[in-house]
This record gives sequence, C-alpha cells and structure tokens, in this order.
Amino acid sequence: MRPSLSEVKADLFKGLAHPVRIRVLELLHDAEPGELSVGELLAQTGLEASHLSQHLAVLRRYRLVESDRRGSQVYYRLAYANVGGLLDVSRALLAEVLETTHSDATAHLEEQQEAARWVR
Amino acid sequence: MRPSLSEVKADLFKGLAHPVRIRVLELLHDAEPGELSVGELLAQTGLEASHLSQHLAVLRRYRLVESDRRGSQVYYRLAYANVGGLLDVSRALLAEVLETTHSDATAHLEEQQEAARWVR
DNA sequence: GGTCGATATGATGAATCCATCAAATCATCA
DNA sequence: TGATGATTTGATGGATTCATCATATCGACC
Repeated sequence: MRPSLSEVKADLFKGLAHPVRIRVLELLHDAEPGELSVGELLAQTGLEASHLSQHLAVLRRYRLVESDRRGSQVYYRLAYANVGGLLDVSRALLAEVLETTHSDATAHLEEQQEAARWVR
Repeated sequence: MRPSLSEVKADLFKGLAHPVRIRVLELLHDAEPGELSVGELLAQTGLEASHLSQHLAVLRRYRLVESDRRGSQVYYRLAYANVGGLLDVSRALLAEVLETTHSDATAHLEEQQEAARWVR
C-alpha cells in the first residue's frame, strides 16, 4: 500500500517536529559550504554523540537530509532546497505568532534569539 | 520554564505531522470564505465526528487554527497567514521529493492528486 | 590485524500520540 | 424543561517517539 500525498507530507513534518532536529536543519541551512560534518554538528549543538545520531537517523528516514561519508567523517546536507523554504516560512510564522503573544513572553524569546545569534 | 524558539517551532510542526490534520488545514486554506464549519469539515473529510474533533483540538492546542462558535455551529480558520505559507512550501517540497522518486510511484501519487482534485 | 577516532545502532523505560468508543456539553426549539 | 442536533471531552489500549546508556560498525593508520 503506497502512502497518500498527505502521508508523505506528514512524514516530512514529523521529521521537523522536534527542537533538536529543527536546530540541526537550521545549522545545515545556514552553513557556508551547505553541509556540516557530524563532528561540527556535535560541537554546535552540544549534544551527546548517540543522541545526535539518533536524530540524524530520523532526518535520513524522512528524507530531509542526505549523508556522505568521506573517510572517517560523515557530512550532512539538506536533501531539498524546499526544506530550507520550510525553515524560512516557519521563521516567518513564528514571528507572526509572537506578534500576538504577551509582550513579556516576546521579550524573553527575543533574548534567547539574541543569545543564539551570539553563540553562532 | 518558557519554551525556546525551537520548541515553539517544533510544536507548530507537530500540529502538521498527521495526514488528517494536513488535510483539514488545506481545506481551510482553500476555502472560499476562509473558514469552514465542523459539519463541512466532516462532510469533506468523511471522518467520524469525535475523530475529527480530537484532531481539531490538537490544531487549537498548537495554535494553527482558531475557532468561533455561532449558535450550534463552530467555524474554524487558519490562525495565521503563514500557516498557509507552510502548506504552500510543503506542496513545493513534495513536488521536489517526487521528482527524485521512482516514476511508477510518481505516477501513482499523481493519480491520487488528480482524484483529490476531482472530489473537490 | 589491532587500535583508535568517528559515527551508527541496539535496548530499554517513560512519555506522547493515535484510533476508537462512550459520555458530556452547548445551543436551539417546542 | 426535555429533546435534538452539533460538537467536544474522556477513557482506554496499542503504537510510536524520546532520552539514555551500551554496544557495534566504519575507516584510517601503524
């Protein structure tokens, strides 16, 4: 039984439905060479190796990323340009959501956003 | 403890991570008056009432829709314009995904797409 | 072949999601 | 007030996801 279009879309969104995986995809989206090694992702996320690896496996399963082993290192990149498009729109959607939220919550989230920028 | 930006985004994607909920959001996105009653959604999805209602509750929880009771009927609409944006990009992403899939699977999914258009 | 660094997979328990059926709630009307 | 249509919520069991720790696999090098 082949999946319906909605089921394929739902799978794509499932891949995006976890904060760590969003973070990883954003790092890949923003990376200058368009890809990052697992080691670099580990450094930038501060995660434990097997934790990140399990999430990367989910991203591979749902075809949001592609991987490429070169020697002992594995590089990941977004599988499709429109994955980046989803990230961009989600950013715009979040801004829209935040515009309608309490100003104290907004201030707090803006602080976190500044901190994230600084870390990068 | 307030949620991080990634957590808020993850919640939005969780709301999208089920085929029925995608279908509902697309129906709302495409509806001429920009909203539909639960009754209309029931008719168009063919779901059982409490099944749909549980999914609508998830969409409300993650703030992807807004509801509005008028008499005995409840109307739903997308909570933000960018929810529609996410749907549009996911459509483009799916097309991108399908371009790289086997042609027999592609043909099958295109048939389903045609059938869906016809039903509407 | 063995060691080591890099990465992936397996096992497990807790939490969450999903589908289904039952019951409750809300609004309207006689 | 009770009945009815519309909709929501609750309860429950099974499936899936998540986090964590342990183990396995891969590639490079001696």
